[in-house]
Amino acid sequence: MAKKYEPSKIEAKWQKFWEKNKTFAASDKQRKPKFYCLIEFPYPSGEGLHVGHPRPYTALDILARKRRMQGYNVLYPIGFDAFGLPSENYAIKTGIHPSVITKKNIATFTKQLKSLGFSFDWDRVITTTDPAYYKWTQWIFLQMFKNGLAYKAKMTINWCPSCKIGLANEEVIDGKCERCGTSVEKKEKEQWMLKITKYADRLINDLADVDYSEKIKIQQINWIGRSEGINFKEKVKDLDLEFEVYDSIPQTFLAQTFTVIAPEHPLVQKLIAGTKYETPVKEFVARIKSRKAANRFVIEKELEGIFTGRYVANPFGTGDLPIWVASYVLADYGTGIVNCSAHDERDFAFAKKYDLPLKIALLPTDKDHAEKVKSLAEFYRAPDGVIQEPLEFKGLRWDEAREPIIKYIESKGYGRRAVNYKIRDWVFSRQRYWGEPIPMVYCENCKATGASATGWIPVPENDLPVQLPNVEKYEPSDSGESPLAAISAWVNIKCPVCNAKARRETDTMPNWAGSNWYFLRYIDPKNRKHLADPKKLGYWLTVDWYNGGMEHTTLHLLYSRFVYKFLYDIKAVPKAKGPEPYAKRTSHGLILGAGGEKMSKSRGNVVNPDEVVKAQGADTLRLYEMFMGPFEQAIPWDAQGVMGVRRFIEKVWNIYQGQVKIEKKCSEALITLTHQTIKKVTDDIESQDYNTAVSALMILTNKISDEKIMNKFVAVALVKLLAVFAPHVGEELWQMLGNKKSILAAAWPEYDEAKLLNKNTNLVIQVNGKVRDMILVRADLTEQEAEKLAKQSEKVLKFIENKKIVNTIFVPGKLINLVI
RNA sequence: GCCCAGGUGGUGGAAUGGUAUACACGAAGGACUUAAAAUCCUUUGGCAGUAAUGCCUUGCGGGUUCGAGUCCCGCCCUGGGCACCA
Repeated sequence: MAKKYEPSKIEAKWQKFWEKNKTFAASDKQRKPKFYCLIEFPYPSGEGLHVGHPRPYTALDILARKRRMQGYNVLYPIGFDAFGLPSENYAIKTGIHPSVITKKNIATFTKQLKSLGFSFDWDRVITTTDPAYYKWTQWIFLQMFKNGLAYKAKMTINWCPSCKIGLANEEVIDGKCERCGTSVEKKEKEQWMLKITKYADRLINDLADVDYSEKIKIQQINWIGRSEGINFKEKVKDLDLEFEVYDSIPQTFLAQTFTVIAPEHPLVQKLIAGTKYETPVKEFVARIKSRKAANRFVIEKELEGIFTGRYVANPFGTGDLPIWVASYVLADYGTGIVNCSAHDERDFAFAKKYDLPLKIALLPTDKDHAEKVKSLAEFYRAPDGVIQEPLEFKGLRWDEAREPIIKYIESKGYGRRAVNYKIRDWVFSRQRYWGEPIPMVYCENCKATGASATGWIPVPENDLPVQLPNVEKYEPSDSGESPLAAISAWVNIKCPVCNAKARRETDTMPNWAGSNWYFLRYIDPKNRKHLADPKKLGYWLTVDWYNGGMEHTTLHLLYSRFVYKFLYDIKAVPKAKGPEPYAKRTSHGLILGAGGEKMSKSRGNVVNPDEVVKAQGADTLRLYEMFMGPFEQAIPWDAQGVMGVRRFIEKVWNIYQGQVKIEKKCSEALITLTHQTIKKVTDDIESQDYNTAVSALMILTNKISDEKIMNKFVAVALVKLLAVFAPHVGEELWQMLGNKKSILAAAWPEYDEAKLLNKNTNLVIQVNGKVRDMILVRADLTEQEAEKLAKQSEKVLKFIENKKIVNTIFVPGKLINLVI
């Protein structure tokens, strides 16, 4: 009897079934091959799930379900990255403890995620704010400290005056706070730092061994910014001072005519001490610093400098170089001091502005152009320019001259090879309440006795976790101290080493801390002795497929690779698994509002997934999000498009309600199309072409519907293929076909290579590459037969009459082209 | 400025160098209905033509090829990332 398609009924039914039967539980003891697929766990915000969330979750859910049907033991876990500012800000407003809010939000998220039928293993849920979890986040920090990778340093940080929080470089977008959009200021603060720079080379080199999309690799490589060059040794004339200057393009070194130093550089004071330059230079430095602090500094417009009165003593036998303080020099890249030449655009402009000497060591081949460059009328640097000096290398191209000149510089003793990186050590302190406490204690006595050089003592591992105490007020202070600093009973403790009075670190960790390693905890979420059991790690690692947002490429993804490499080095994860956590990384595109703009509350264009589920069902939402467009691309939401997908599901549903008969025999064309569809869907899921996979299912469905008769093979194949995209309706139809177990226990459909081709095909007849006719022929037609048929076509005849055929191109089963 | 994607109907988009516009949305017409919704059928890149049919069409300009949305060269535009890194 024909039943109506009622998504709310069947979806509730199957969600209950899966929960009761633990259909998605991953087993740690299995002979099956394992497959670990991972999505970025959500931050449980008060707004609840957004339609953007299900896009990647559905994509990997499809993969997870397919792998189960292919016989894998699949781990597809979910958790919550629950530390973070929104909960804390809400607490400030309402006085409700962040843990209370977090609990409530997680309940909402859980309900919503379950309503979408994702095949997550709900027995392995983790939450980063759980002390049993952050115990291990703190443990990792302690290991970093013990291995010299965590250190406290006073440094200029990016300070958001609104959030009252220090930000990592990665969290500053266009000089503004990533979260609230307030202009970021510079502030001097003592901060815990992690030495990610020590891993810079490995983070680049090991990319060769992982399957990440090229754009992710390139973005990480550019972010790390490895640069090779020369450190030149320099002496200051008339002063007992030496320093080095870094140059990544040393082949024009003989064009260097002056030296610039960053205003913040400590050496500046020594250069000017006691000279008539002291006062004006100090004033200059103060001015530039204050403008930089306010973040009102536009480099192109403000090339400013002042002479220090000092010179570099004749570095290359061609004379002394005046030393200037210049606004455009970075203090924290290279050595903070740079030799300048006419072949750097900024140096050129700076020299013009202050009338400094310039010299040419590279010329273009074009004569007129060369004259222009010689006369210093124009800046010049190009790989095909010709070296003029040193004379030994005159005539070499600029790019070819690099290595020989570097060797020359080394042999002369002017300098030595050096490497620099754009990436900086990672600022790991936040002056906030709702984060993992940094498990460190400061002890004056230990510093005085020399028991600790810095006075910083790690909390003993047995005392972990250092739990967040309850607070009355969550507001951070303007002084930049965390709200924790106000709780003296928590702050003031006895030193774990000497028992003297000591105080706890009151900074907390950034919200990246908990997400660095969460994928390890899923493997063994309740372990109390280790961050995860080594045997289980050995079974489940490496993560086979990790999908996430492009916006995390230089944040979470890079951080977690770094942390994993560290854990690998200290043998906290199995050596046999290698130094990379994720074998494959892909990324999804954003879902935009209907107009193509970002979805946001203020624009009022946010689509609530609950409403879509209520009106059309979870299967429709899932299928629509896969069908809407290429997975990696940002796509606007289209409510009409959702309806189209719903119509498709109903069409399939009706087919199985007796609208199409299942008989022993059906048309050969339908069998062929079914094989083609199995192949297409099988392949497209692997290449993440979900939109074309869905369209292939629609084509097959349309065909079945037209034919009115299908056989068991076709009926089973369509349900199985559909079931990974739309699991509820998939299970329901599977049951209607007489099956008792979940469709995930059934095998993924196989196609027969021999049955992919149609017996008959449309042969395209071209004349000079233009389509003139099309005839239905046997697919195995020979060239001779095809040519004969082509020449008989009336439509073709018109074009070849009285012409000589000089060539024939034949593509079997597809096309014949007559060239006249 | 540098690096990475991309530019195809009214819209989202599809196309191993081989029928451009699959699939879906929207629109128009029709059937059913007292009516509407839902559903079903037909049409739907442009121009000319009653039609058969012909010509044109994948941002622009060249090139390679029997044949180019696809490959090469030079531009233009859009999106994303980086940006005082010497």
